[in-house]
Amino acid sequence: MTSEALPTRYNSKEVEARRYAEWETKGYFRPQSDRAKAHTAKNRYVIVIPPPNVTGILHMGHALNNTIQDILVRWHRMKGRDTLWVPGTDHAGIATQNVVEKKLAKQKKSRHDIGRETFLKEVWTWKEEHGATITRQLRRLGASCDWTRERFTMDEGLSHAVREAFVTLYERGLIYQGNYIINWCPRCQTALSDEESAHKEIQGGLYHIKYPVAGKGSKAEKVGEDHIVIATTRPETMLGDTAVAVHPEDARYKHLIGKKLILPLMEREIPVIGDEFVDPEFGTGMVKVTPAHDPNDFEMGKRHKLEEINVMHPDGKINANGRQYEGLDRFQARKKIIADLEVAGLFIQRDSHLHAVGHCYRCDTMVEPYLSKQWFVKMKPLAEKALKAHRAGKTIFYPDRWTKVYTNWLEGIRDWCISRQIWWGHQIPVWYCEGDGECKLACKQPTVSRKNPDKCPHCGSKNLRQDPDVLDTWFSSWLWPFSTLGWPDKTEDLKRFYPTSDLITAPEIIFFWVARMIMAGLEFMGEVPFSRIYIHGTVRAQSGLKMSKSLGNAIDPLEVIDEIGADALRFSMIMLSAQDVYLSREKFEVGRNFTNKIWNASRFAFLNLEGFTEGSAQSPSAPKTLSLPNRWILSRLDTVAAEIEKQLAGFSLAQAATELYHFIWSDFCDWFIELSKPVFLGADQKAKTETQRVLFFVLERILRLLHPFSPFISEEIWQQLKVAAQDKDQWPESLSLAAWPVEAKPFKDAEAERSVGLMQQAMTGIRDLRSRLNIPPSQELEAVAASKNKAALQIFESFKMQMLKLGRLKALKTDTAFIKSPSWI
RNA sequence: GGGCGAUUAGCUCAGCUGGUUUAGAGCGCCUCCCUUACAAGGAGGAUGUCGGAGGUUCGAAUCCUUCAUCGCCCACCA
Repeated sequence: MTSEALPTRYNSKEVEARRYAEWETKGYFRPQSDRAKAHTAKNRYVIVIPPPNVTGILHMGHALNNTIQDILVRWHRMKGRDTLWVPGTDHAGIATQNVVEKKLAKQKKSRHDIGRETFLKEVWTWKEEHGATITRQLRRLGASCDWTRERFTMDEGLSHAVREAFVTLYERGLIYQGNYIINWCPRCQTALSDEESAHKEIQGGLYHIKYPVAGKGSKAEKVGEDHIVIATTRPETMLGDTAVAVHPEDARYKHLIGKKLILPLMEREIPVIGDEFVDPEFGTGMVKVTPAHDPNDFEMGKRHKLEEINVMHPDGKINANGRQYEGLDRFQARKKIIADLEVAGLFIQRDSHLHAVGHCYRCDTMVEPYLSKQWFVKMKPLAEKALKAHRAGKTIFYPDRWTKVYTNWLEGIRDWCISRQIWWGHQIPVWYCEGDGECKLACKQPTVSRKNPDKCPHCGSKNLRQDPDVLDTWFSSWLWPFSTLGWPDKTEDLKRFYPTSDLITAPEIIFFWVARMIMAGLEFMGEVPFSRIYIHGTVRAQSGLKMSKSLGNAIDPLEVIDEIGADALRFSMIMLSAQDVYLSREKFEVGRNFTNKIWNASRFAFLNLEGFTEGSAQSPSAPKTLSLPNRWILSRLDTVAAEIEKQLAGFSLAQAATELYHFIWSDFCDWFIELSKPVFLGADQKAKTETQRVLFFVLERILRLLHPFSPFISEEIWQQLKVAAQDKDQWPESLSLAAWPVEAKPFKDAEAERSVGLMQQAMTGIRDLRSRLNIPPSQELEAVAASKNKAALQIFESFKMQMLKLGRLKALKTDTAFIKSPSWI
């Protein structure tokens, strides 16, 4: 082999595209049991990818998440396990619909202009054209997914699974429809689950408003009250007030219970009610009750049988129930109402008030609590199974502190609103009979079916209307660990790969996704979908804010890959990933420099391996007979390999990467390669051959250890090394298929480690003195010896004595050049 | 209002279940160096009462208590 072919800088671009295509086309990422049918692997390792949105483009969060998964997957694959990483994408209901709607808006069209069917066609077209962006980018990262098993949450099989899940839950009495207050996004015009409504602290106002007391001769009047005062943060909802509540024990107000008030502006009579919910300490101790626009008021309304008056259109504008305010946007209405109250002398004051208000997690619009008919999943029974599984030790979080976050949520779980008033998604498999045959009563019961019914099962009418709503996106992703494997069909894959092994994800989707997957797994498969959940850090910009395109603080991983390569990006990320990752461009220098270091260490190896034909992936026989540096590096290699193995097993990837980094940079490059130079320059052919053999072997092992972290460069160098191997016939086709190098009996050479440690100390001491005495390095040892510097000589003498003790120095020499010569080695 | 995390060199961070760490790395800084790989490199150096205060222990950056500052998550007090 020759070194001339290798430039001094690693060209990631050229290497990466070529290597990935080869891995994929040769099927290395398919499970071992697929590649060699006869061979049934005993152990499995299965991960399902957290499916990125089809609309997504790779961001640093993806880069971190998928690098971690890829490291684990590649590591287990090298360990010989039947390894599968299932990739795919999520149809991302609202997000995708928004993208296509925006596109339509450019043509001055809305989805309503073109109708549901045409709109859906548009979305599918968009998906065909752009949906592969993110998966292409995952390939550039090096993600070793089995692309032959790629799934999409709207593809046929998964739609089948969604139907099955919905109908099964319905049959089990766990799905119901009802009129409830839900989180409504007036911009997206759809219901949102509690998790999709993100609370934000808002500096709002607390408005104090007088409500006149009705009727003459009332008790209230006798004590001199002609009005009461309520406090509210949302005055516009007063249009729908149907009561005012006080605490039943509140001495100030309890005499008012049962009296009537006049709702200002609307001029309606409303009662004063007593309800324990009211906190006498807050505001004035009197609360306006608006059952149609506040979840608490809704509950109170139920308790007191109050009327529910909806005063808003779905877009947040006041409807006819708001009479003179009809047509005004909710915030305009607020202003107008306050102004009108002021004129009427009923407005007292506005206090500044900090409170948390829900915002749509897609478009950040302020969420409106809104009364509407929606579908829900009863979560308590599902959560109980998950909690039971947790108590049985079946779900383990890494790091452990997430366990409590998870169980707390399960313990306080609320029903899940699963219907969405959008078009893109799984349409709810419920049909209503619109026939007017003889079974009108029975037909009120909707038909819930796995297959599209062609007629009403009760009256036979063909006039059926499917529920127009679609399901929450997460209703398909919570089935992901088994729907991707073929469920509800009893497929071979499902049998082979469920339950999966680990789940790797970010903290922000523990509720959205992780908890729900566990519940679904238990409910539909009777088994947790994975046993270990690794929650990694969040990627943030240097400022501490979340990295996002809209904030303009995002670093595009693709740009980084173009510049320095996927390996460098991956390695940098992983080294930083011990906790939340705060990124800036400079942080990628570690990986870039490291990649280049490996490249050049290999150049050195190839240069000195020229003409050497005895290279082998087999460890040298009788290692104890080798020279000290050779013994030392072999010993270090096994120690480090075992350490990395241990760290990977416990998800300490940053630790593992750091370990490897230091082994390669300090031990291998700074010391081993440096110590080998005098050997290669010397005349001792035997010593030269021995060191060549060790250099070859150690480099080969390093590449294997490196492969999960930096797959491209390791494969590239390894393939070149393979050409020179005497036993190349026994080498696998690709490093992807090579065995993970942890020896059953690690080579541990305490003597070599000790003496090289001493030598390192001594040399460092000598160099330090040389530096202080301003002696040129070419004469450092001679000069130190000649300088008669007491300290220098002391270090030097102690080093020689140690060497003598170890029997490694043949004789004491008066000159100091021996360190540079191979004689001591 | 609850919960969690962070606080270590000028900057960004490691330091996993208390003792080979006399506290480490990368970047930055200073000195010297193109030596059979690598200047995106090598050799050496300076800089830290490990947020404050208590406590447990033979021994604490590491465990406990408390305070301070920052950050995150959860939460229907209008």
